[in-house]
Amino acid sequence: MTTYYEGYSKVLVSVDCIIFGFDEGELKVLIGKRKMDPGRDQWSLYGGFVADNESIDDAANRVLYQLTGIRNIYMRQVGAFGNVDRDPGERVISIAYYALINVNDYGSSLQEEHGLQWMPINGLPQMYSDHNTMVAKALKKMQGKISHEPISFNLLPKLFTLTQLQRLYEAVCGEKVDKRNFRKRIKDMDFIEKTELIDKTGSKRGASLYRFNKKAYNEDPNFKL
Amino acid sequence: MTTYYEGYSKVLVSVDCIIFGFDEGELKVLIGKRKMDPGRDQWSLYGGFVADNESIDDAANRVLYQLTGIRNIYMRQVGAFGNVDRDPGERVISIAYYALINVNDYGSSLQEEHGLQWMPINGLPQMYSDHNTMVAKALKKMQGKISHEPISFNLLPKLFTLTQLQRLYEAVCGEKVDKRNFRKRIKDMDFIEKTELIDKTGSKRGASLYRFNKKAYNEDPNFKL
DNA sequence: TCAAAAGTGTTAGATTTACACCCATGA
DNA sequence: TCATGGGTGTAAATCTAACACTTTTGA
Repeated sequence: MTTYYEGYSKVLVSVDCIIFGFDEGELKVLIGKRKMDPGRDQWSLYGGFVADNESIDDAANRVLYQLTGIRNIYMRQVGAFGNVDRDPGERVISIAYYALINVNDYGSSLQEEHGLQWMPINGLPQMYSDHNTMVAKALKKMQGKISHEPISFNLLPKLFTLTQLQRLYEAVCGEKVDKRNFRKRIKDMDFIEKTELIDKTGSKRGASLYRFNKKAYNEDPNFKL
Repeated sequence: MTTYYEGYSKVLVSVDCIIFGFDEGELKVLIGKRKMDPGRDQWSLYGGFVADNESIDDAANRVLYQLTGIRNIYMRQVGAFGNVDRDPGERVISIAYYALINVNDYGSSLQEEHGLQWMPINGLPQMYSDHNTMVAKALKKMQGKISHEPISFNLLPKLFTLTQLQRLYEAVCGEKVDKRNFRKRIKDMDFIEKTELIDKTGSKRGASLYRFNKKAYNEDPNFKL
């Protein structure tokens, strides 16, 4: 095997995952205390090094699977972070990904096994390295997307009420929206289907449960990319 | 010196620059024929490996300076590209950046020295590795930005006519816009200042030259980030 | 004198925002 | 019976989009 790029130095590359969840009306991030030196016991995102035989997307998916036991998680790249001294141990260039999961899909056993906690995005502790910056950028990216693409559904159960959907939207964007206007907008989206089912847990009267129809979305001419 | 992360493999990291210019009413990209193996003589973006002592942003700036002789170029990260086999030589993870320059600021001597050419974005040849994908993503990012932030000015001379500005906007977004509506929008932006100067090169009658006032922009409450 | 680009307002339609009350139910 | 969240419509304001003619001047 020929070596083409001799003389150039190689560097450790990692992925760090910002895992968003929606719980108790708040947008939360899954973080834990770092279990290795340097920075042991500091709050940190969950991450891992990119192996020889995997793409960076694969690495992010692997890390997410290790952590959650879930495959096919909605996941997008945030960007690369490459300051020379960003990691106090050794030089590491890290590529951040954000992922959206439904907190109910995520077993507490895995959570405990990894010593992870859901922390409200407003009220994150100071974290290891540049992880706070990563979260901030991830949130911005996600905010930019949520109004254009139906990604909310990844954070909710398959069936959800309009109030839940609204609370989620408010939590992500950080601002209240008008109930009637919000529901009007949703009604125009044919891929959000009302079911016959009623959720009685959130109110005495009960609220209709809705569902996201992916097929209808993909066929909706108003929402082609 | 302690080594913290033993056992993890390191990888070559490069930056690749998508250099946008606006010329003859078209959005163009600066590309050249690759001068090393593998892929010698294939069309390619200009790039370079990230050195030990420089951040990835520094690396991108260095590459841009080598190439153009210009410092403080407007530059934004596009993202990391990390498929295992993306580079036929060896594994290389690459971070793409796009940059906006005014073609007149860019001396033809440097262009010739590096054997580079401005190529219209519609009509790029097949390029080395995943460089076409990089360009496509860069364009998308830039399109998303141009309506929200005044980045056009980086592609134009200090003084420009409204027609030039409109042509640029059209070239970036890939669609025609109405002249009167466009000028109305511009008039509402107080940081785009009309000067007393007239450009006579573009028309017999002459067109007023405008200028971007960065200070006014930063102080404009409607455009604070 | 004419070709070529500069410059300029109005109107209809669409979209967005603001806003308040009745309903159904379990406790 | 009352407290709680679910559900609904309208009108004003704003924004967007469509549209055509006059001006200036160098060739």
